[in-house]
Amino acid sequence: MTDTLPQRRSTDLPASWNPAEVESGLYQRWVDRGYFTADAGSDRPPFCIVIPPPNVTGSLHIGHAFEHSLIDTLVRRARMQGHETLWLPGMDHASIAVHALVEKQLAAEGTSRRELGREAFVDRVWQWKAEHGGRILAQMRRLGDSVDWTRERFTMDDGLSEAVRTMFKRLYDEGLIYRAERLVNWSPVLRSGLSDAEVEHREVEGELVSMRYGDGDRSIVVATTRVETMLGDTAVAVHPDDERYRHLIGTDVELPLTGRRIPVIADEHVDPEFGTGAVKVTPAHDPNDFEIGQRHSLPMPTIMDEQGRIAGTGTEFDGMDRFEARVAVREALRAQGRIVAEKRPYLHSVGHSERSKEPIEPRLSLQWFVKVGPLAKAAGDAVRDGRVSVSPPEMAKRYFDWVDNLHDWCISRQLWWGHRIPVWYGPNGETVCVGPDEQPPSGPGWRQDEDVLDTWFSSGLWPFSTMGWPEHTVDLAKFYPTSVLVTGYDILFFWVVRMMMFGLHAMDDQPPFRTIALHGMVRDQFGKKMSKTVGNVVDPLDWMDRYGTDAVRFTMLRGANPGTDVPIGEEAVDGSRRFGTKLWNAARFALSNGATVARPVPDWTELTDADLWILDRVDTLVSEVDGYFEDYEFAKLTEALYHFTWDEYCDWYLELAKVQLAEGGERADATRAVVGHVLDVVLRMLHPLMPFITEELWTALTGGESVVIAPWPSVSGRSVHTLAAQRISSVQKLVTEVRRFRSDQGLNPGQRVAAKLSGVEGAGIMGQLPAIRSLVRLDEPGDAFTASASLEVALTGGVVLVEVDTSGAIDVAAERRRLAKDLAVAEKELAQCRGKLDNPAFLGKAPAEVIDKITARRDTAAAEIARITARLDALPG
RNA sequence: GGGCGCAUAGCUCAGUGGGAGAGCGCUCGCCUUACAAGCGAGAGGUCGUAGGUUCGAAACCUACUGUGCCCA
Repeated sequence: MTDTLPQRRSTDLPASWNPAEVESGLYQRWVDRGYFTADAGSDRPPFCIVIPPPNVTGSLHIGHAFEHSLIDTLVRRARMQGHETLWLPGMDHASIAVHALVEKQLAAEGTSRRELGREAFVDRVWQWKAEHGGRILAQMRRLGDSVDWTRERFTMDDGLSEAVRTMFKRLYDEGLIYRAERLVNWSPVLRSGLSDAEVEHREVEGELVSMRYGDGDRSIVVATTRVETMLGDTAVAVHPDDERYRHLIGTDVELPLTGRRIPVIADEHVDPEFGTGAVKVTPAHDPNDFEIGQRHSLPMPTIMDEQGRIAGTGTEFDGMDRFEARVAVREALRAQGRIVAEKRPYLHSVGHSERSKEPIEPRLSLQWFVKVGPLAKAAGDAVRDGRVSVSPPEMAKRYFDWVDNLHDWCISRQLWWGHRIPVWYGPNGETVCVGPDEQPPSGPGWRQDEDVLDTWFSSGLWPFSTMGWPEHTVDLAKFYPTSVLVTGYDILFFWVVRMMMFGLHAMDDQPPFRTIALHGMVRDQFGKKMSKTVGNVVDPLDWMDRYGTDAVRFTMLRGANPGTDVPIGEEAVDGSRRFGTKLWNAARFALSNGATVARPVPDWTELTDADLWILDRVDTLVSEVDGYFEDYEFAKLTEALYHFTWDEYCDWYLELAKVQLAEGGERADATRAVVGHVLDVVLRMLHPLMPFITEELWTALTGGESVVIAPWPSVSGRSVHTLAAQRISSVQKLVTEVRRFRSDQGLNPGQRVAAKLSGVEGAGIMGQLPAIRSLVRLDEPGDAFTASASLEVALTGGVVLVEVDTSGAIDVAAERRRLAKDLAVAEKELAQCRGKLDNPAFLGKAPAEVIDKITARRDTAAAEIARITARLDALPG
């Protein structure tokens, strides 16, 4: 254990907070002291979050900064609450992304993965990872993530790979993994199948071409957006009840360009209202057509190769790219006079590969699938029966919509980087699935399946594979199920559902987490989606350099309403930095005035109204913040801390405390204890949000080892001192009114003015008179005092009259304006209250306490009107 | 095409039956002994439109308009 940084003492607290100078040192100290390392053998109650594993190719973007700010805040608070806390870090291997990256490098070197061969390619990837992978891990340190680095995991590590093979074998043996020839989403760029989740639908401007098959009265018109697929047509389908085509059903028509004849068939699923009511059927290249083909046992010729080029049709189009062929086929048909209509542009939705962006080409191919039925049912039920809760609760609907309509999951990818499918094929057609402890069959003719598994397969095991599953480890016993999963709603389908299915299945029906807390996406300051093309993407590291990590984290949290998107702009980060500065200065003030936690807060009887008030407010704050934490209301808890610190502690309590400190003696000592206590609580509560500045200030204030391991504040249990609160409220009103008056009269804030105050005793705030005089710079009246102006302030206990000697003329017009404005407000209030109280229906039906409240408001308003009117009448001129 | 949201101050958003709020921006005045990265005082809103429920609607219901997202 090495401490490179000396503990700061209050005397050498710098005049301003310079995040860059201290952040990395503080972080390293935390790591070195083992604060983030979880002990599975401890008796403390567990709290565990597994990181949504960032992609090994990735670096920290604003979305990570956001998500990690939320998670780290939860984790740090749990640690302070005394939980045995584990935030488990790691990365996934991102099969497709890595392929794209490394293959691009290879292309630049004039080679390719196929030229290199499988083994050399995989070696090359590991080499790339060693040199460039995982940049994000260092960036997470800068963000202050309190992850347990001793437990860092990677989905391609041995342990996690064993978990993958174990799960595969288990599902295979149970019949929940199968191999079949199906129409899958095919990416011609990646030359691989994809799952439904990796396809995004986009509106594109294409063309709708109608063409005539057959001739004369035995012809039929069909329409398509993909003309080239006609080369693979094996039927034309019409609705069985469609009178227009009844005579053609059972006959066949000539398929142009191919010399083939194809049948006209009847199928219930054809919509007679759409287009001509007749559809071409290309079973090997369209999902709907595939189903028709299955129902009618149609041939399913594949007419494209894996790169999307026409192949095997025996026509002149073989070898053409699908888009090239689309034009060529259309023109060939036109030359034959078969084009009867064209709509261009024709707006329609086309599936695109989410990763490589090109249009998906549905392709018939032999793939591995997970049969999701029973798994998805269990995943849905775990939420339905409340074993897993969703935050915000409205999002559960989205979860059900997806999980209850899940199709079988295509898990094989025609790629090399990833977990290779543990299935061997024998020379005589044998298929053997090999478990992690078994020897694969050897001998001539045996070969392993070429494909790797979808990255999400291994990510689906993440909450338990990272803890050593399939072994029965102490980590699993202690930390599974994990406490909460914090992730974006956009990843609900990809990842969350998969973890739920696998977790329940592998872990004896124990879900992988108790709560799913979903957050939104970070947007720019105008609420627009960040995108490279728009150019509104921001780099969180840049902001961290310029404003400090705490400011970035605080900004993220401040915007984080559950499940909703978060607009973030630079002004907001600057605002957070200013909050940090405010906190810093408040602490400097406190420390330079001897604030301390060494001395306990004195008994009630020795405290002032101001002390009692702020202590009550702290209690309220603690319970509010705790409540917000329970509901993942980060924005609300952040806002509560911000307002307490700035508007109550700094603006009011510290100003009142100045007078108490000036008094000296016991009063000053008691004040030092209260100032110190409140600051201590605030720093501890802010620590999960702003770990660095709070560490610096808290250690200076308390001399303690680290706020990281300080206890989370709890409510005092004292009963609320309502009288003190009411009196401080009166003080605030009086001070504010005098300030208004001074501002109206053009008196500078610093200018001291002699004043005589009457009625203070009646208002019950005699004890705060010195503070009041200090806050509004009112001196005691001297011998030569002559009141040149006065104002009245109506408080709970009575009206206070403030007479001031401005040693000159007063601005009567300004005074009149102010009174007129106050009068208007009171009159409006009176009218509103009377309107209700004059309504018999209101009196008859509204609850008594509401009626009482309105009545009191009416009386107050009426009294104010009388008072203000009298003052206006008394004004000169 | 199906589903789910959202519409409140100039901007970005809280508020979900009983006195319209915050941050930033804006105006005025201040280097007032922690803080000008600050302090004090202000201006600014028929709460998208139209109906309905209710003693009472920014909030609940219906329709419409605009807008965003998810799914096909």
